[in-house]
This record gives sequence, structure tokens and C-alpha cells, in this order.
Amino acid sequence: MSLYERIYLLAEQIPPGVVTTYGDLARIVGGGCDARTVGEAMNAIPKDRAQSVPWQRVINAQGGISTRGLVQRQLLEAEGVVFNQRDRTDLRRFGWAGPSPEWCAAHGFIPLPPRDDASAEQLSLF
DNA sequence: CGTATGACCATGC
DNA sequence: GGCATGGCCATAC
Repeated sequence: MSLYERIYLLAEQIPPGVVTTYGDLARIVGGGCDARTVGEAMNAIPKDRAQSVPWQRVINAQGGISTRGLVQRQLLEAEGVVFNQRDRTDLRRFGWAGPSPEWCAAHGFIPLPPRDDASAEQLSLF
């Protein structure tokens, strides 16, 4: 299984109405995978996976959209994700906690460390 | 194999 | 908060 396929398998676990970041997916994949690589993978989703990979739920660490145009934002808003006046979403509210530890263990992924209140407090976007 | 490229990110003004 | 840098790493040529 190629690296990109692992990234797609992981991205398919993101439920509707939440978002995650390139960097978080990279950390869950592990093995030196980094945020740019996840971005590359999202840019290269094969046709047969286009319907199963929720690429729109992957955004940057600032809570913003990295793609051009309005498509991604509109898809997210249709799922209930709210953006503020500076085109950012609150990752504390809409950020995905990652797959369950059981799922990670079953597929060889690394669970995302829980975000503590201290690190989550720095952004009061709303 | 070296080089360039990019849906990125942490850091330091 | 914005902006510039350097680092990161898989692909494509």
C-alpha cells in the first residue's frame, strides 16, 4: 500500500461537519510524512477515490482554506462548518479528534494526542 | 541521481 | 496579527 493510499484511507475516516489539518493527518500517518505531502496527496486524488475521500475537510493549521475558489468553503458550510469574518474556522469547535485508538492500532496509524485546554485557549476567534 | 515544485508549518521578527 | 525564512518530504522530470 502506497503512502498516498494510506493518506486516503485515513482521510476517509473524517466524519461530516468537522475538519482537520494537513499537519494533523501527517502526524497520524507517521513515518516522516509531513503536511506538504498530505497536500500533494489531496491534489492527486485518483478518480475512483474522488467520491470517497472527503478532501474538503482537510484545511491548513490556521483554520483556513488553502485551495483556490469557493468550492471547498461551500462544501464545508453545507456540512455546518462556520467561518468567521477572516475566513477562518475554529479548530477547537470543528477540529477532528482523529480516529479511535482501536482503529489506529488496527491499521498502523498513530493516534492524535489530545489537545489540552492550555493550547486550545490561545485562539479566541469568536 | 540532482533539481524543482508544492492544497504546509513553526518560528522569529 | 501579518510577513519572511528555513525546513520538511514525496513526486515528476
